[in-house]
Amino acid sequence: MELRHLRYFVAVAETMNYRRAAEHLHVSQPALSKQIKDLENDLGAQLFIRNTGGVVLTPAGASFLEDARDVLERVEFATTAARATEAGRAGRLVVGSLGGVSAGFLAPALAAFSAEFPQVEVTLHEAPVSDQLQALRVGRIQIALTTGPATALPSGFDSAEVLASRIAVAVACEHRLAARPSISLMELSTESVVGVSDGGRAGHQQWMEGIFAARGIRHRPIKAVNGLESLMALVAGGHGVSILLPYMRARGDNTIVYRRIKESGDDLLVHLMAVWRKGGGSQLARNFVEVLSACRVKQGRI
Amino acid sequence: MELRHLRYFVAVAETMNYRRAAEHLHVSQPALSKQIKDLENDLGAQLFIRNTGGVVLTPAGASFLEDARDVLERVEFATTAARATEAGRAGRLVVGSLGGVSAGFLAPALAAFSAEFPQVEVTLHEAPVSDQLQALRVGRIQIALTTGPATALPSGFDSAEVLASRIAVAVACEHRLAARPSISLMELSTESVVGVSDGGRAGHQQWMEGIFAARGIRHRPIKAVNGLESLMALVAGGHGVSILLPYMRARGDNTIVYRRIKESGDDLLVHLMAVWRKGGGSQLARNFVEVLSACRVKQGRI
DNA sequence: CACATTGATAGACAAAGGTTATCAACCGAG
DNA sequence: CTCGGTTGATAACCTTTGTCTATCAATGTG
Repeated sequence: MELRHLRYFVAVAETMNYRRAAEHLHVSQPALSKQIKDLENDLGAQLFIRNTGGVVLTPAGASFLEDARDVLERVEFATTAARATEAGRAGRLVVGSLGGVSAGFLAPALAAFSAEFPQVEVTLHEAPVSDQLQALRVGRIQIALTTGPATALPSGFDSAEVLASRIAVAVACEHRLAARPSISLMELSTESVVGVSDGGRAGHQQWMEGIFAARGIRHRPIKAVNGLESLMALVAGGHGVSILLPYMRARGDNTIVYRRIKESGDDLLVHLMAVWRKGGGSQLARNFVEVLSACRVKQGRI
Repeated sequence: MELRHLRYFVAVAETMNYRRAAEHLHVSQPALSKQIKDLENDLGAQLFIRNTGGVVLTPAGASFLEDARDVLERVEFATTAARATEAGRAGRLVVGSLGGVSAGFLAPALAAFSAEFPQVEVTLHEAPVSDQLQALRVGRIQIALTTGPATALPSGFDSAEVLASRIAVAVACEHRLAARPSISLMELSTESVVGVSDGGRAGHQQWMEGIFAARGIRHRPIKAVNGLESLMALVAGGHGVSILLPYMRARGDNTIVYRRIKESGDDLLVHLMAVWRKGGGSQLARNFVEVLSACRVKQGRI
């Protein structure tokens, strides 16, 4: 049995007339006759009772008609679903991300992506860079978001820069420093500085320490909080300042402003890279990177 | 796209290897290659990523695999369903019956039929004989159960005798007449006789009147009740006797016994006929008549 | 490096679907 | 009742296409 048999059968059942059905199908009536007969032989059941003046369905034919319609409909559905998946408009995408760094930028980007591709189910998987590359290799994630220059990537991966941004000083809008267009890192030596730490050695807190250390700036001990949310709350309340990508927003928004850092240096420029397995990029993954790059433009810069 | 493409695709997806899949399908590997390629072209989506050492599914392929399996399963299901319907093991059967006459006999017969053909949905449609024949003609019912000799049927119908039984006198088991092996109709002239009447002119009550009248027997007025249930209750309670097919049982059972009628005559012999449209007999209908006939034997006679 | 394995390709062949021409059966109008 | 006009079935021919064998390039393995 082939789908052709089902298509022909449904056409005959719909017109109750071989000749008209053959016309609709753009085949000759004998061809149709033969196919229906073959179908009946294959099933071992008569589907139509032939009278001059047309045909009527047997009970077996009526039963088979329902199912045949259903099958054809499902084939149609399967086709469009496969095409949608091919085009990256449907499917599942697991994105590995670095918790703190990407969070502020990713939230609106994900929203934009979901709006454009509602049939895609995106899952976020936060993990350190090394774990992400391993996850990429075995196919547990399709896209990894990491920081740092592309040159540092092992071979076998392709990448695209999703975001390149100078980091900035985050202060409450009522803060004394908020009145200044730009701020020197030196000036933070007397400020209360807050950083995120998960207890590890490579978190936000440690990264800020490194920035100060590279310039020989002595500073007050950096207060550590356990999450970005807490940090934003502290900064928004004027209880401290921090150094962040200027995309991070507090919940209530508008209470935090970013100010340019007067110093320069590669370590003040953050590259957010989308990474995927070389040659293993699905259209879905490409669409995702596309949307991320578009968001970079829309969100603007400091 | 044909079912062949789906079958081949599923086979490849299951083995992840063209050669082994081709083996399972009993076709050559190039034939399989071509069909898969045709499928991919038809879908406009790549289904496999070919590596030496085997193939892996693309996301589109994974999506399509689920649906393809589903489609093939449904085709399988549709086939068995059509075959079951053809064989009369599944489907819908509407049986027209004469309320009073067939009720007692039909209940156990229906139970037997449902037990043997659980996938068949039987509907009972009670109506007078003339309505039943009309319903048969237009296909509203597939089988009609009527009384009387087959000769009285209009042409265009076939029939089979499902039951031929002498009617009998129904009395309560404690009734004086219950002690007798057979009873003359004459003896009922002094009894309280009960009959079913729906107000029409062709009911059970009128039929009994006719039996008495044909033999010139004067009798006390026949008490009319509006249903078989009521009649059985009255008889079981010893408040009267009646003339019935000896298949009728009261709810509680055992309290009513049937006694042979001493007189003879064609009007004491009831024929229950199954009637169907000539040539329009489905296997389902034949099975139904078959079961009914078998029940006749099992239920025995007076 | 030789060898075995993978899937893809080319050409030949046969099965099978499609076409045209024609048939018997039936219905309805004249 | 006969005569078109309809129904679906059949036969013979043609064309498409699914399949086969033989072979290839690419890749992994001893």
